[in-house]
Amino acid sequence: MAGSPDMEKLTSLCKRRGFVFQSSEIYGGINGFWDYGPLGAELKRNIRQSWWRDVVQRRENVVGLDASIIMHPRVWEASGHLSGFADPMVDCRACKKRYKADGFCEEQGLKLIRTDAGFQLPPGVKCQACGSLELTEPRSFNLMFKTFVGPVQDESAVAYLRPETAQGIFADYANVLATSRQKVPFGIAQIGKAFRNEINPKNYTFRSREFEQMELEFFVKPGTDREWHETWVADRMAWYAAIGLPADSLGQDVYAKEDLAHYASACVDITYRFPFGVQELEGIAARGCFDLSRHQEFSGKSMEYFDPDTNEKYIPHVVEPSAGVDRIALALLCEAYAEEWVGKGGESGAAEILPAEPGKPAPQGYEARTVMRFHPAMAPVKVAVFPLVKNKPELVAKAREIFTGLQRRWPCAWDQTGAIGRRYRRQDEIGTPLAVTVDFDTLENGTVTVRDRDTMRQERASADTLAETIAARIEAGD
RNA sequence: GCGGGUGUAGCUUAGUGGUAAAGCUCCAGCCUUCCAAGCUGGCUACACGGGUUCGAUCCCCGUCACCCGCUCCA
Repeated sequence: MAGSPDMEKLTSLCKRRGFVFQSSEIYGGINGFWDYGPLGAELKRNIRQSWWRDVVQRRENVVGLDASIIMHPRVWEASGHLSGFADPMVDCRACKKRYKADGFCEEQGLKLIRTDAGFQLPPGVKCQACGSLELTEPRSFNLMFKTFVGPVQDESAVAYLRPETAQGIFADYANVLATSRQKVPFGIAQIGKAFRNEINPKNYTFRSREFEQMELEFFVKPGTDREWHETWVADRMAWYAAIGLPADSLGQDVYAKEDLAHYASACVDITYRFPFGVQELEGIAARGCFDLSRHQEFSGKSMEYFDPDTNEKYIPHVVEPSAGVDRIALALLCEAYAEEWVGKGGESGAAEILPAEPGKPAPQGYEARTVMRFHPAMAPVKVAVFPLVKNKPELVAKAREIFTGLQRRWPCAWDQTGAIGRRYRRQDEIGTPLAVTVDFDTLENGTVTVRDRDTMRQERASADTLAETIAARIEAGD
């Protein structure tokens, strides 16, 4: 397996080929926001589609939901985000350290003073690192984006952009239960945008202020939390393998008991070894009945479930696999990126391929190529179609015919520009797994060449059954 | 939010107090019977806003963005 790519090379390729652009770039950009270009949009679509198939479509006991981004503000009181997101912080002016104000005071045997206007430090607190008394006033960092519903911008109209999709699921839990003929255990899944006013967005698209989540709330009978949690960790790990993230680049970060939220019984982060460090792709938490209980308390509506098998009533417990689409997209981009040295002058498809050594030029007789080795299911473009040369109308016509046929089934690329080798390399750089070339033999015997991105080998296939040939190559295991 | 660095074409870089160069990419044409070939032509840039100056891409100030470190990350 290739080592971690240089992030600068990766971000440059993403820009150059249309995977990722900086948001509002023509105005100088805006910190923490990113756009996905034509190829990035396809990549994300593939991620979502694969997740939805794996988590919803193939399971009888999981159903989908598409809740609104802006919800009643009481939702965020119930969920704890309104208070929990507003931790007051203090900075030391002398040594620039930052602390959470309450814990900081407590550790010095003092108590943070709550006022009408906010918070005040008790006299005598000092910086734990340098001992300075030069501290800023406590400042709240509420990570929720605030907005106003309707034309009047006063306190009664305040609403928030959701900081997670999960609460939409909890808020609609009773509706879904009443309409979907589901019984515990069952799940509700949702994909959508979420917004967090991160203090410090960084690592390219990894920590953004607007991002997309794929969340499942899986409701289970109390007492079965643990086994379901284990099941979901295993299922989710299998999915990451299926979309092309190898086991040796993935990890699990199992939370120690004392690091768990008070209501949670287990939490595992699925991590990926990014070039900038091992970071979380997905968190899978067993959250007990915390969320539904809170919504029952705050809304006054019952969240109890009547179990017809045992004639019991209970508030279901929940296991929550929560994944970030953008983080997965970034992991796929990092994993796919490869630089290679390709032997020159080999007869078609016989070229020797070596992994490039970082920072070194290709040796004599070799030339460099950059290739995105996406899993075929994740590749933004599945097939490219070329006429061998463009100045022979009958080749172009035949290739066009094949292209428009394949387009009905897959995202395809057409390219008749320049030499054939250049066109292959172009497709390599965006990770297109297969390239079909129409040549003079096609006109004679109805066969085309099918060239493989990874091996650069080509074989001849019948144009009549081309779709089946391609399907067998790129949809295996789908 | 703090400290440091950076900002010239789609990308990578050069350069200058008198508005700018190259390679690659991209586009068009010619040519081309399978791996970034060749020829011709073309598009495109000094992050933004002020200031100093006869004149600023270059000097100064501010802003924005990106990178590194700190901090934060329910």
